[in-house]
Amino acid sequence: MQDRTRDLGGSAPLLESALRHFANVGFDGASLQRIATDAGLSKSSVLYHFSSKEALLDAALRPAVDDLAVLVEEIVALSDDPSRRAFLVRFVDYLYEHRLAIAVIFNHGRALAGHAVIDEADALVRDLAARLKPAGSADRQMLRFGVALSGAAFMLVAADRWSIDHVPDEEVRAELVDVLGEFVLGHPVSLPA
Amino acid sequence: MQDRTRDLGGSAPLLESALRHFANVGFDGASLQRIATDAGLSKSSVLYHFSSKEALLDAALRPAVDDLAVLVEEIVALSDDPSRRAFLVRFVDYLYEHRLAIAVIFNHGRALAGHAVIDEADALVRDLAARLKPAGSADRQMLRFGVALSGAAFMLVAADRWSIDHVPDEEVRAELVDVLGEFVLGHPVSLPA
DNA sequence: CAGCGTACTGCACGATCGGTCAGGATCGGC
DNA sequence: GCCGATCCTGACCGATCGTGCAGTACGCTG
Repeated sequence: MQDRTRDLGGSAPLLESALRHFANVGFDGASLQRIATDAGLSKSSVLYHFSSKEALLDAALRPAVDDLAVLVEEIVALSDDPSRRAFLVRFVDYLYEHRLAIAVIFNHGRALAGHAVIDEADALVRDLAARLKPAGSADRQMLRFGVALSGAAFMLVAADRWSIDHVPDEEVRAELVDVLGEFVLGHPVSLPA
Repeated sequence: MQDRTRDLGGSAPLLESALRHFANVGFDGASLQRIATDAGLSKSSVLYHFSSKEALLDAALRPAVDDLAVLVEEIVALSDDPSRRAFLVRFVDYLYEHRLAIAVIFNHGRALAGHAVIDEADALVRDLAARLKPAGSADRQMLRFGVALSGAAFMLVAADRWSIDHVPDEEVRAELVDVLGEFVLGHPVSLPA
Protein backbone atom coordinates (compact mmCIF):
# COMPACT_ATOMS: atom_id res chain seq x y z
CA MET A 1 0.00 0.00 0.00
CA GLN A 2 2.66 2.53 0.96
CA ASP A 3 5.38 0.79 -1.08
CA ARG A 4 7.64 3.74 -1.60
CA THR A 5 7.07 5.25 1.83
CA ARG A 6 10.46 6.09 3.24
CA ASP A 7 11.51 6.38 6.86
CA LEU A 8 9.60 8.83 8.98
CA GLY A 9 12.74 10.45 10.28
CA GLY A 10 12.44 13.81 8.64
CA SER A 11 8.77 13.65 7.69
CA ALA A 12 7.36 14.33 11.15
CA PRO A 13 6.21 17.88 10.29
CA LEU A 14 4.62 16.49 7.15
CA LEU A 15 2.62 13.95 9.12
CA GLU A 16 1.59 16.58 11.63
CA SER A 17 0.42 18.87 8.88
CA ALA A 18 -1.50 16.04 7.24
CA LEU A 19 -3.13 15.01 10.51
CA ARG A 20 -4.11 18.60 11.23
CA HIS A 21 -5.72 19.03 7.84
CA PHE A 22 -7.47 15.67 7.89
CA ALA A 23 -8.91 16.37 11.34
CA ASN A 24 -10.05 19.89 10.48
CA VAL A 25 -11.49 19.57 6.99
CA GLY A 26 -11.68 15.83 6.42
CA PHE A 27 -9.88 13.59 3.96
CA ASP A 28 -11.66 14.87 0.86
CA GLY A 29 -11.56 18.45 2.01
CA ALA A 30 -7.82 18.36 2.58
CA SER A 31 -5.67 18.83 -0.51
CA LEU A 32 -2.11 17.59 -0.92
CA GLN A 33 -1.17 21.08 -2.06
CA ARG A 34 -2.25 22.73 1.18
CA ILE A 35 -0.83 19.95 3.34
CA ALA A 36 2.49 20.35 1.53
CA THR A 37 2.59 24.14 1.72
CA ASP A 38 1.73 23.98 5.41
CA ALA A 39 4.68 21.65 5.97
CA GLY A 40 7.01 23.80 3.88
CA LEU A 41 7.23 21.35 0.98
CA SER A 42 5.97 20.98 -2.54
CA LYS A 43 3.13 18.70 -3.46
CA SER A 44 5.58 16.51 -5.37
CA SER A 45 7.67 16.03 -2.25
CA VAL A 46 4.69 14.73 -0.36
CA LEU A 47 4.10 12.12 -3.04
CA TYR A 48 7.77 11.24 -2.94
CA HIS A 49 7.54 10.30 0.73
CA PHE A 50 4.11 8.70 0.49
CA SER A 51 3.06 6.98 -2.67
CA SER A 52 -0.49 8.27 -2.53
CA LYS A 53 -2.87 10.38 -0.50
CA GLU A 54 -4.26 7.23 1.08
CA ALA A 55 -0.76 6.13 2.10
CA LEU A 56 -0.35 9.51 3.78
CA LEU A 57 -3.58 8.99 5.69
CA ASP A 58 -2.42 5.56 6.73
CA ALA A 59 0.92 6.87 7.99
CA ALA A 60 -0.74 9.75 9.82
CA LEU A 61 -3.18 7.50 11.68
CA ARG A 62 -0.85 4.54 12.15
CA PRO A 63 0.64 5.52 15.56
CA ALA A 64 -2.80 6.11 17.04
CA VAL A 65 -4.15 2.81 15.71
CA ASP A 66 -1.13 0.83 16.90
CA ASP A 67 -1.32 2.36 20.36
CA LEU A 68 -5.00 1.57 20.48
CA ALA A 69 -4.29 -2.05 19.65
CA VAL A 70 -1.89 -2.21 22.59
CA LEU A 71 -4.47 -0.61 24.84
CA VAL A 72 -7.19 -3.03 23.81
CA GLU A 73 -4.87 -5.96 24.45
CA GLU A 74 -4.33 -4.75 28.00
CA ILE A 75 -7.97 -4.81 28.85
CA VAL A 76 -8.34 -8.52 29.50
CA ALA A 77 -9.06 -9.27 33.13
CA LEU A 78 -9.89 -5.88 34.57
CA SER A 79 -11.63 -7.30 37.56
CA ASP A 80 -10.88 -5.09 40.52
CA ASP A 81 -11.71 -1.42 40.74
CA PRO A 82 -8.22 0.06 41.07
CA SER A 83 -7.08 -1.58 37.85
CA ARG A 84 -10.16 -0.29 36.09
CA ARG A 85 -9.44 3.21 37.26
CA ALA A 86 -5.83 2.93 36.18
CA PHE A 87 -6.93 1.79 32.76
CA LEU A 88 -9.35 4.66 32.46
CA VAL A 89 -6.63 7.18 33.21
CA ARG A 90 -4.36 5.56 30.65
CA PHE A 91 -7.19 5.63 28.14
CA VAL A 92 -7.87 9.32 28.61
CA ASP A 93 -4.15 9.97 28.25
CA TYR A 94 -4.28 8.04 25.01
CA LEU A 95 -7.20 10.11 23.76
CA TYR A 96 -5.25 13.24 24.58
CA GLU A 97 -2.06 12.17 22.89
CA HIS A 98 -3.81 11.18 19.67
CA ARG A 99 -6.68 13.61 19.76
CA LEU A 100 -6.34 14.62 16.12
CA ALA A 101 -6.22 11.05 14.88
CA ILE A 102 -9.21 10.21 17.09
CA ALA A 103 -11.09 13.11 15.56
CA VAL A 104 -10.38 11.80 12.07
CA ILE A 105 -11.52 8.29 12.96
CA PHE A 106 -14.71 9.40 14.67
CA ASN A 107 -15.81 12.49 12.79
CA HIS A 108 -14.77 11.45 9.32
CA GLY A 109 -14.60 7.69 9.69
CA ARG A 110 -17.88 7.05 7.89
CA ALA A 111 -16.65 8.87 4.82
CA LEU A 112 -13.45 6.83 4.92
CA ALA A 113 -14.99 3.38 5.32
CA GLY A 114 -13.10 1.00 3.07
CA HIS A 115 -9.70 2.50 3.75
CA ALA A 116 -7.63 -0.09 5.53
CA VAL A 117 -6.57 2.03 8.52
CA ILE A 118 -10.08 3.19 9.23
CA ASP A 119 -11.55 -0.30 9.09
CA GLU A 120 -8.79 -1.47 11.38
CA ALA A 121 -9.50 1.32 13.85
CA ASP A 122 -13.23 0.59 13.72
CA ALA A 123 -12.62 -3.06 14.50
CA LEU A 124 -10.43 -2.11 17.46
CA VAL A 125 -13.05 0.22 18.88
CA ARG A 126 -15.72 -2.45 18.58
CA ASP A 127 -13.38 -4.90 20.26
CA LEU A 128 -12.70 -2.41 23.02
CA ALA A 129 -16.39 -1.89 23.63
CA ALA A 130 -17.05 -5.61 23.65
CA ARG A 131 -14.34 -6.27 26.22
CA LEU A 132 -15.50 -3.51 28.54
CA LYS A 133 -19.07 -4.55 29.14
CA PRO A 134 -19.39 -4.93 32.91
CA ALA A 135 -23.11 -5.37 33.44
CA GLY A 136 -26.53 -5.02 31.87
CA SER A 137 -27.52 -5.62 28.29
CA ALA A 138 -24.59 -5.75 25.90
CA ASP A 139 -26.41 -3.49 23.46
CA ARG A 140 -27.23 -0.87 26.04
CA GLN A 141 -23.67 -0.98 27.32
CA MET A 142 -22.35 -0.62 23.79
CA LEU A 143 -24.53 2.43 23.31
CA ARG A 144 -23.41 4.04 26.56
CA PHE A 145 -19.81 3.36 25.74
CA GLY A 146 -20.24 4.78 22.26
CA VAL A 147 -21.84 7.95 23.54
CA ALA A 148 -19.11 8.49 26.10
CA LEU A 149 -16.20 7.67 23.83
CA SER A 150 -17.34 9.52 20.74
CA GLY A 151 -18.49 12.42 22.89
CA ALA A 152 -15.11 12.63 24.56
CA ALA A 153 -13.36 12.37 21.21
CA PHE A 154 -15.48 15.18 19.87
CA MET A 155 -14.97 17.51 22.79
CA LEU A 156 -11.22 17.02 22.63
CA VAL A 157 -11.07 18.87 19.35
CA ALA A 158 -14.16 21.07 19.68
CA ALA A 159 -13.23 22.92 22.85
CA ASP A 160 -12.57 26.10 20.92
CA ARG A 161 -15.85 25.94 19.02
CA TRP A 162 -17.61 25.82 22.36
CA SER A 163 -15.60 28.66 23.81
CA ILE A 164 -14.28 26.53 26.64
CA ASP A 165 -10.76 26.43 25.30
CA HIS A 166 -9.62 28.53 28.22
CA VAL A 167 -10.06 25.58 30.55
CA PRO A 168 -6.65 24.07 31.33
CA ASP A 169 -6.00 20.67 29.82
CA GLU A 170 -5.45 19.10 33.20
CA GLU A 171 -8.97 20.01 34.27
CA VAL A 172 -10.55 18.71 31.08
CA ARG A 173 -8.58 15.51 31.45
CA ALA A 174 -9.79 15.00 35.00
CA GLU A 175 -13.38 15.65 33.99
CA LEU A 176 -13.12 13.20 31.12
CA VAL A 177 -11.89 10.48 33.45
CA ASP A 178 -14.83 11.30 35.66
CA VAL A 179 -17.35 11.24 32.85
CA LEU A 180 -16.04 8.10 31.19
CA GLY A 181 -15.98 6.40 34.56
CA GLU A 182 -19.62 7.16 35.15
CA PHE A 183 -20.60 5.98 31.72
CA VAL A 184 -18.51 2.95 31.21
CA LEU A 185 -18.07 1.61 34.70
CA GLY A 186 -21.38 2.78 36.06
CA HIS A 187 -20.02 4.97 38.85
CA PRO A 188 -17.66 7.94 39.25
CA VAL A 189 -13.94 7.32 39.28
CA SER A 190 -11.99 10.23 40.68
CA LEU A 191 -8.36 10.90 39.98
CA PRO A 192 -5.83 10.10 42.70
CA ALA A 193 -4.16 13.53 42.64
CA MET B 1 -27.72 33.89 -0.16
CA GLN B 2 -30.09 31.50 -1.92
CA ASP B 3 -31.56 34.21 -4.17
CA ARG B 4 -32.86 31.94 -6.90
CA THR B 5 -33.97 29.18 -4.55
CA ARG B 6 -37.49 28.22 -5.51
CA ASP B 7 -40.17 26.66 -3.37
CA LEU B 8 -39.34 23.40 -1.70
CA GLY B 9 -42.49 21.74 -2.89
CA GLY B 10 -41.04 19.30 -5.35
CA SER B 11 -37.45 19.42 -4.16
CA ALA B 12 -37.90 17.26 -1.08
CA PRO B 13 -36.07 14.23 -2.57
CA LEU B 14 -33.28 16.57 -3.63
CA LEU B 15 -32.85 17.89 -0.10
CA GLU B 16 -32.93 14.38 1.31
CA SER B 17 -30.27 13.26 -1.13
CA ALA B 18 -28.12 16.28 -0.29
CA LEU B 19 -28.49 15.72 3.45
CA ARG B 20 -27.62 12.06 3.07
CA HIS B 21 -24.48 12.83 1.11
CA PHE B 22 -23.39 15.68 3.37
CA ALA B 23 -23.81 13.51 6.46
CA ASN B 24 -22.01 10.52 4.98
CA VAL B 25 -19.05 12.03 3.14
CA GLY B 26 -19.03 15.65 4.29
CA PHE B 27 -19.60 18.86 2.39
CA ASP B 28 -16.37 18.74 0.41
CA GLY B 29 -16.61 15.02 -0.20
CA ALA B 30 -20.11 15.30 -1.60
CA SER B 31 -20.35 16.34 -5.25
CA LEU B 32 -23.32 18.03 -6.87
CA GLN B 33 -23.15 15.42 -9.61
CA ARG B 34 -23.67 12.52 -7.21
CA ILE B 35 -26.29 14.33 -5.17
CA ALA B 36 -28.17 15.05 -8.39
CA THR B 37 -27.91 11.54 -9.78
CA ASP B 38 -29.03 10.11 -6.46
CA ALA B 39 -32.11 12.34 -6.59
CA GLY B 40 -32.81 11.46 -10.22
CA LEU B 41 -31.83 14.87 -11.59
CA SER B 42 -29.01 16.47 -13.51
CA LYS B 43 -26.40 18.65 -11.88
CA SER B 44 -27.81 21.63 -13.73
CA SER B 45 -31.21 21.04 -12.20
CA VAL B 46 -29.75 21.15 -8.73
CA LEU B 47 -28.18 24.51 -9.47
CA TYR B 48 -31.46 25.68 -10.88
CA HIS B 49 -33.24 25.07 -7.58
CA PHE B 50 -30.37 26.25 -5.41
CA SER B 51 -28.07 28.97 -6.61
CA SER B 52 -24.96 27.32 -5.19
CA LYS B 53 -23.72 24.33 -3.28
CA GLU B 54 -23.70 26.43 -0.10
CA ALA B 55 -27.33 27.42 -0.68
CA LEU B 56 -28.13 23.71 -0.94
CA LEU B 57 -26.39 23.07 2.37
CA ASP B 58 -28.31 25.92 3.94
CA ALA B 59 -31.64 24.60 2.70
CA ALA B 60 -30.81 21.05 3.79
CA LEU B 61 -29.92 22.11 7.35
CA ARG B 62 -32.49 24.87 7.70
CA PRO B 63 -35.37 22.80 9.19
CA ALA B 64 -33.10 21.31 11.82
CA VAL B 65 -31.66 24.69 12.79
CA ASP B 66 -35.05 26.35 12.95
CA ASP B 67 -36.46 23.56 15.09
CA LEU B 68 -33.45 23.83 17.37
CA ALA B 69 -34.07 27.55 17.78
CA VAL B 70 -37.63 26.81 18.90
CA LEU B 71 -36.38 24.16 21.30
CA VAL B 72 -33.80 26.48 22.85
CA GLU B 73 -36.45 29.14 23.29
CA GLU B 74 -38.56 26.68 25.27
CA ILE B 75 -35.89 26.01 27.78
CA VAL B 76 -36.34 29.09 29.95
CA ALA B 77 -37.65 28.26 33.37
CA LEU B 78 -37.31 24.52 33.54
CA SER B 79 -37.50 24.44 37.29
CA ASP B 80 -39.37 21.32 38.33
CA ASP B 81 -38.32 17.81 37.48
CA PRO B 82 -41.31 16.68 35.37
CA SER B 83 -40.85 19.59 32.98
CA ARG B 84 -37.18 18.78 32.68
CA ARG B 85 -37.97 15.20 31.83
CA ALA B 86 -40.54 16.28 29.29
CA PHE B 87 -38.02 18.56 27.66
CA LEU B 88 -35.45 15.80 27.53
CA VAL B 89 -37.86 13.50 25.73
CA ARG B 90 -38.69 16.25 23.25
CA PHE B 91 -35.01 16.85 22.74
CA VAL B 92 -34.22 13.23 21.97
CA ASP B 93 -37.15 13.20 19.56
CA TYR B 94 -35.63 16.24 17.91
CA LEU B 95 -32.26 14.50 17.59
CA TYR B 96 -33.99 11.55 16.01
CA GLU B 97 -35.99 13.55 13.53
CA HIS B 98 -32.97 15.53 12.35
CA ARG B 99 -30.28 12.95 12.90
CA LEU B 100 -28.62 13.50 9.52
CA ALA B 101 -28.50 17.26 9.93
CA ILE B 102 -27.16 16.83 13.47
CA ALA B 103 -24.44 14.58 12.10
CA VAL B 104 -23.43 17.23 9.58
CA ILE B 105 -23.31 19.95 12.22
CA PHE B 106 -21.32 17.90 14.71
CA ASN B 107 -19.09 15.69 12.59
CA HIS B 108 -18.34 18.13 9.82
CA GLY B 109 -19.08 21.43 11.51
CA ARG B 110 -15.47 22.35 12.04
CA ALA B 111 -14.75 22.06 8.34
CA LEU B 112 -17.79 24.23 7.62
CA ALA B 113 -17.06 27.04 10.04
CA GLY B 114 -17.81 30.30 8.32
CA HIS B 115 -20.90 29.05 6.54
CA ALA B 116 -23.86 30.96 7.87
CA VAL B 117 -26.03 27.96 8.80
CA ILE B 118 -23.25 26.23 10.66
CA ASP B 119 -22.31 29.30 12.66
CA GLU B 120 -25.97 29.78 13.49
CA ALA B 121 -26.29 26.18 14.65
CA ASP B 122 -23.13 26.47 16.73
CA ALA B 123 -24.44 29.56 18.45
CA LEU B 124 -27.70 27.77 19.23
CA VAL B 125 -25.91 24.78 20.73
CA ARG B 126 -23.78 27.05 22.89
CA ASP B 127 -26.91 28.88 23.96
CA LEU B 128 -28.60 25.59 24.77
CA ALA B 129 -25.69 24.47 26.90
CA ALA B 130 -25.56 27.81 28.72
CA ARG B 131 -29.26 27.69 29.56
CA LEU B 132 -29.12 24.13 30.84
CA LYS B 133 -26.48 24.46 33.55
CA PRO B 134 -28.18 23.25 36.72
CA ALA B 135 -25.29 22.96 39.16
CA GLY B 136 -21.55 22.86 39.51
CA SER B 137 -18.94 24.77 37.55
CA ALA B 138 -20.25 26.19 34.29
CA ASP B 139 -17.20 24.89 32.44
CA ARG B 140 -17.52 21.39 33.78
CA GLN B 141 -21.22 21.37 33.00
CA MET B 142 -20.51 22.60 29.49
CA LEU B 143 -18.06 19.76 29.03
CA ARG B 144 -20.48 17.15 30.32
CA PHE B 145 -23.22 18.49 28.13
CA GLY B 146 -20.92 18.53 25.14
CA VAL B 147 -19.84 14.95 25.66
CA ALA B 148 -23.41 13.75 26.05
CA LEU B 149 -24.85 15.70 23.15
CA SER B 150 -22.10 15.12 20.63
CA GLY B 151 -21.87 11.49 21.71
CA ALA B 152 -25.59 11.02 21.22
CA ALA B 153 -25.43 12.78 17.87
CA PHE B 154 -22.61 10.51 16.78
CA MET B 155 -24.26 7.29 17.84
CA LEU B 156 -27.46 8.21 16.03
CA VAL B 157 -25.71 7.84 12.70
CA ALA B 158 -22.99 5.35 13.65
CA ALA B 159 -25.17 2.54 14.88
CA ASP B 160 -24.43 0.47 11.80
CA ARG B 161 -20.68 0.97 12.06
CA TRP B 162 -20.84 -0.43 15.58
CA SER B 163 -23.00 -3.34 14.55
CA ILE B 164 -25.79 -2.38 16.90
CA ASP B 165 -28.16 -1.37 14.13
CA HIS B 166 -30.35 -4.31 14.98
CA VAL B 167 -31.48 -2.59 18.16
CA PRO B 168 -34.96 -1.15 17.64
CA ASP B 169 -35.16 2.63 17.50
CA GLU B 170 -37.49 2.78 20.46
CA GLU B 171 -34.92 1.14 22.68
CA VAL B 172 -32.12 3.42 21.53
CA ARG B 173 -34.34 6.41 22.09
CA ALA B 174 -35.16 5.32 25.63
CA GLU B 175 -31.51 4.73 26.40
CA LEU B 176 -30.56 8.13 25.04
CA VAL B 177 -33.10 9.83 27.26
CA ASP B 178 -31.60 7.90 30.13
CA VAL B 179 -28.02 8.76 29.27
CA LEU B 180 -28.68 12.44 28.56
CA GLY B 181 -30.62 12.68 31.78
CA GLU B 182 -27.71 11.36 33.78
CA PHE B 183 -25.29 13.67 32.10
CA VAL B 184 -27.18 16.87 31.86
CA LEU B 185 -29.48 16.74 34.85
CA GLY B 186 -27.18 14.78 37.10
CA HIS B 187 -29.49 11.81 37.68
CA PRO B 188 -31.36 9.21 35.67
CA VAL B 189 -34.64 10.12 34.04
CA SER B 190 -36.67 7.15 33.01
CA LEU B 191 -39.34 7.17 30.36
CA PRO B 192 -42.96 7.04 31.48
CA ALA B 193 -43.92 4.07 29.27
C1' DC C 1 36.89 12.76 -9.77
C1' DA C 2 32.99 9.54 -10.97
C1' DG C 3 29.07 7.23 -9.31
C1' DC C 4 25.04 6.58 -6.71
C1' DG C 5 21.21 7.21 -3.51
C1' DT C 6 18.33 10.65 -1.29
C1' DA C 7 15.46 14.68 -1.07
C1' DC C 8 13.09 17.59 -3.61
C1' DT C 9 11.03 20.20 -7.50
C1' DG C 10 8.37 21.94 -11.84
C1' DC C 11 5.64 20.56 -15.38
C1' DA C 12 2.06 18.16 -17.58
C1' DC C 13 -1.78 14.73 -17.67
C1' DG C 14 -6.63 13.41 -17.28
C1' DA C 15 -10.41 13.66 -14.27
C1' DT C 16 -13.58 16.05 -11.61
C1' DC C 17 -14.96 20.00 -9.21
C1' DG C 18 -18.63 24.11 -8.77
C1' DG C 19 -20.80 27.16 -11.71
C1' DT C 20 -22.68 29.63 -16.23
C1' DC C 21 -25.50 29.71 -20.15
C1' DA C 22 -28.49 28.94 -24.05
C1' DG C 23 -32.09 26.26 -25.13
C1' DG C 24 -35.76 22.41 -25.08
C1' DA C 25 -40.19 20.66 -23.03
C1' DT C 26 -44.43 21.40 -20.78
C1' DC C 27 -47.84 23.99 -18.93
C1' DG C 28 -51.98 27.72 -17.99
C1' DG C 29 -53.94 32.14 -19.38
C1' DC C 30 -54.84 35.39 -22.99
C1' DG D 1 -51.88 30.20 -31.66
C1' DC D 2 -48.98 32.73 -28.86
C1' DC D 3 -46.64 34.20 -24.43
C1' DG D 4 -44.41 33.79 -20.32
C1' DA D 5 -43.21 31.04 -16.44
C1' DT D 6 -41.45 26.79 -14.67
C1' DC D 7 -38.57 22.78 -14.80
C1' DC D 8 -34.92 20.59 -16.61
C1' DT D 9 -30.92 19.59 -19.60
C1' DG D 10 -26.16 19.22 -22.18
C1' DA D 11 -22.29 21.74 -23.41
C1' DC D 12 -18.88 24.36 -21.79
C1' DC D 13 -15.66 27.12 -18.61
C1' DG D 14 -11.71 27.86 -15.41
C1' DA D 15 -9.89 25.96 -11.38
C1' DT D 16 -8.22 22.35 -8.69
C1' DC D 17 -7.81 17.67 -7.73
C1' DG D 18 -4.40 13.36 -7.35
C1' DT D 19 -0.73 11.48 -9.76
C1' DG D 20 3.33 10.40 -13.07
C1' DC D 21 7.69 11.72 -14.69
C1' DA D 22 12.06 13.90 -15.95
C1' DG D 23 15.35 16.46 -13.96
C1' DT D 24 18.26 18.91 -10.36
C1' DA D 25 21.03 19.73 -6.20
C1' DC D 26 23.39 17.60 -2.50
C1' DG D 27 26.19 14.35 0.09
C1' DC D 28 28.43 10.08 0.70
C1' DT D 29 31.50 6.32 -0.90
C1' DG D 30 34.52 4.25 -4.03
